[in-house]
Parts: sequence; C-alpha cells; structure tokens
Amino acid sequence: MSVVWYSIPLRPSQLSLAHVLKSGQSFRWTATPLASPSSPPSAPTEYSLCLSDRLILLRQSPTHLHYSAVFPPPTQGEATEEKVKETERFVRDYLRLDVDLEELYRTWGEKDAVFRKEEGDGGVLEGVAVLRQDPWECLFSFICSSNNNISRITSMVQSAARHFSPPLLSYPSPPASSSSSSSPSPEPTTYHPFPPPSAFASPSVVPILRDLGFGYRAGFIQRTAAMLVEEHVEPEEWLRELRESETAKAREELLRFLGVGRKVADCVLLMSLDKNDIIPIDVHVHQIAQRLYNFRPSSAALPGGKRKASSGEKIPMTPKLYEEVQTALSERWGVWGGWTQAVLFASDLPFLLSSLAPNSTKPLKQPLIRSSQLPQPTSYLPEGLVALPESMLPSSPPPETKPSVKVEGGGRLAFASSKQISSSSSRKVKGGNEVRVKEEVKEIGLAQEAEGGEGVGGSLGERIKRRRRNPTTSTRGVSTK
DNA sequence: GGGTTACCGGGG
DNA sequence: CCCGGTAACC
Repeated sequence: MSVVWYSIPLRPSQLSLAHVLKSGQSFRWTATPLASPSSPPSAPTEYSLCLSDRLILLRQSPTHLHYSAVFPPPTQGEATEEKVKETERFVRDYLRLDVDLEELYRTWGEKDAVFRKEEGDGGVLEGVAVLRQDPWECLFSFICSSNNNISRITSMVQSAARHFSPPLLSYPSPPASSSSSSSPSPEPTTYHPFPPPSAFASPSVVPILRDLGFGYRAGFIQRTAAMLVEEHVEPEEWLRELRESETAKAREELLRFLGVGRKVADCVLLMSLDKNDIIPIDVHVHQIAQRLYNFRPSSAALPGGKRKASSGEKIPMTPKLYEEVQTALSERWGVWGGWTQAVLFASDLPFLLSSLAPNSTKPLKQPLIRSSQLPQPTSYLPEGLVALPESMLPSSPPPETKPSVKVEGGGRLAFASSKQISSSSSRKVKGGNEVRVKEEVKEIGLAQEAEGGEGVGGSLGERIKRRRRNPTTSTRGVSTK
C-alpha cells in the first residue's frame, strides 16, 4: 500500500512550509527529513500533523504544495474522494491559501524598506503566513508559552498529546515484511490527536503535567480546561465561535482564563480567531519596533517614571509599554499587522537561518542566507509513492493559486479584515475566508497617541474582569514540593 | 491600584 | 542569570 499524493500549484513565496510550520505559531508539526543518509542537508522534508481522524502530510516543491492523508486501520489508507476534498479544504483553510501573501509582501514593500530586497539580500523570510489554528490547541499552546522557548513549548504540547489522547495511528506503517529494497524506512512514529479540554479538567492531571515538565503552567492548564468544560457543553465549539465576535469581546473572554494575560490572549486572537490586525507584543517585537521604526517608549511606559531609557538598556515589558508598542505598530502596519509581525518575527529566528540587512543593528550569528535559497532537492516523491495529477480542484495552472482575497486600490492595503479597525467596518463572510475589500488604510507614522482603533484600544482596564474560580480546584497553590 | 516577586525549567 | 508572562501579593 502506498500513500497517494495530491498537489496544489504554489510557489514558496506564496507560502513556505519550512518557514511557517516551525516559526513558533504551531507546535505540533513533525518535520521528517526524507533524505537518504547521503543526501544533502537540504533534502526534502515531510511535515505531518495528527488531526482527530487522520494524519495530514505535507511536502513542498518549488512549484507545488503536495498533500496527503493517512487514516487508521479500519478505513486504511483508502482515501475516498470526499476525504481527499476534506483534506484539501483543511490545508487551504489552515495555511490560509485564500490570502494572497505575495501581494501582501508587495504592499508592505511600498511602505517599508525592510520588505524590499535591497541588495541581493532580502531582509525578510518569504512565504510566512499566519496559520489558522484550532482555538483550543492554540490557547493551550500559548498558556505554555509564558517564560518559555519554542523548543520546550513544542515538547510540552507534544507530550500532552501523547499522554492525554489515545494513539490514532503509526506512520510510516511498520513495513509488513522487514525492509524491502528501498532505503532504510524511517522509524514509525505514533501520532495522537490533540486532546480536548475535558482531558485536562480534573485536578488529578496537575501532578501528571508537572511530571511532563509543565512546571507552574500545569495548574493554569487544568483550571482553564475545567472552566471551559463546566461553562460550556461544547467548549471547543464555543471557542471557535469567538471568531465571530468583536476583538474586544473575544479578548475579554480569553483573559478570564488562568495563565492568559494580554500577550497570550493576543496570540490566540491572531492565530486562531481570525483577528488579522492584532499584533502580540513581546520584548522581541519591541526590539523590532525600535530597530525598524526607531520607536521609543514614552516616559510613562517606563517603570518608575524614568525620564528615558538609556540606549542599550533593557526595557522591561509593562502593560503600558505593551499598549504603546502595539498601538504604534498597528498604526504603521494596518489591518494585516498581525501578519507583518509574524513575518518579521520568523525572520529573526536563528534556526530559520534568517537575517535582516547586513547593516542592521542586529548581531548576525548565522550566515546571510535564507533557507529558501538553499539548493533545491531533486526528488519530492520517493519511490513507492504515487504522484497524482494536479489537484482535483477546478483547474489551477502551476504558477498561481487563486486567492479569494485580493488587494485593490492604488496598491494600498485594501483588505477587509474580519473585524473593523477603522471607520468603515466590513463584514466577514463566515465559513470560507472570503473577504472583500472595503477600506483604505491610512498612512501613518509612529505617533504614540491616538488609539489605533478597535483592537488596540481595549484598555487594560478590561482585565478587571474577574476570572471565574474553579470550584473543583480548591487546590490553589498546587504546591508539589 | 500600579509596581514587585515567585514560578518551572532549559539554555547561555 | 537570561527568558515568547502571568498571578498573587503588597
């Protein structure tokens, strides 16, 4: 039996799996090098993600995005036409293929030099989009993100799946007959779907999570899960419905959960609730604002009301500073600001081999090369795998996809977002991501006053919203000493 | 109430 | 001693 592949014509500049799946947005994708031992380090990679009923497989070539799905034994690998369509729908939705990324980059380039390839060296990573993730998994992941780094968040999220949900399948399937003639088949990996909130709702999971390395976040996860299951019959569906809510309302709801502060809430809003304009702020993004736009905190944003921060000094992120940076960047970046942030953030990740311009103030430890410029591998579909004709979708010639979101209006950003950020609001067509133009983004500097409209304006005062106590969790301190 | 401090564990 | 934060405590 072999895995059947389908493909969607797509350039890496329209979406780059290598850049986006490991950029700290999602933490559950497995990247498997398909290289035979002698292959160059740039050999093709297969990305896999376990959903509730299937394992999604993705690969990418310079011209296509290849996708496939593997099902557990009963259904076996047999992918019915309907299931293939489902898989493609998931892929297009999750990767936001309805958004014309190249056009977004072009538009940014008109306003920001950093987005222009000045001299052979593009300053930013290509093909970085904001993924449309499952809200519950996203919430869980970012609760884990506090005081943490990508690699550990990844191990926490993955061990949570391994320990709290039953295995769905193993892949590659253990070879029936030992190893055939082909190259040494990779170790089979067992995949687990991401567990629902109910799996973490009992206080008894806290010590287990601690053993798994969650640290103090164990209590946050459990109490948040408990709140969700006791307040809603279908917690995951309820979370998903926040996509239809105004940003302020959705954020308010998220802030009620334990372990969810402004930063985490904003990450969830952007990466799973369709709030494309929301820009999560951390120290890193603050540095980007300083470096690229010469942003400087007002004295009010500095602790102790200091006059100003001396250069080189580390500035702690306070709620006030958070607001200031977010407002400034929102005004600069507009309704797709969250995406802009994602690109610049990914471009600064050392393990993505990226770098900004040579003369940037950012210390360069990595060679000036973008991973997308590495030598391209030759084969993407190893022996035994059947490459099928182009996607079964309505025609789509190789060089372009057909984004349903387009840019209009004098090259200016003219998208409608799923929320209203300035005067004219726009309606979002639910279901698909069909969104249509409607407003213009005004050109603005880095003024520090003026609320950048909805989303950014929500004063921190909203946090007063008391967090619901979880009755079943009288074990407050959860001290495991 | 806004400014500290503890928290858990990995990495420089 | 640093940290992709947040909750709890003055």
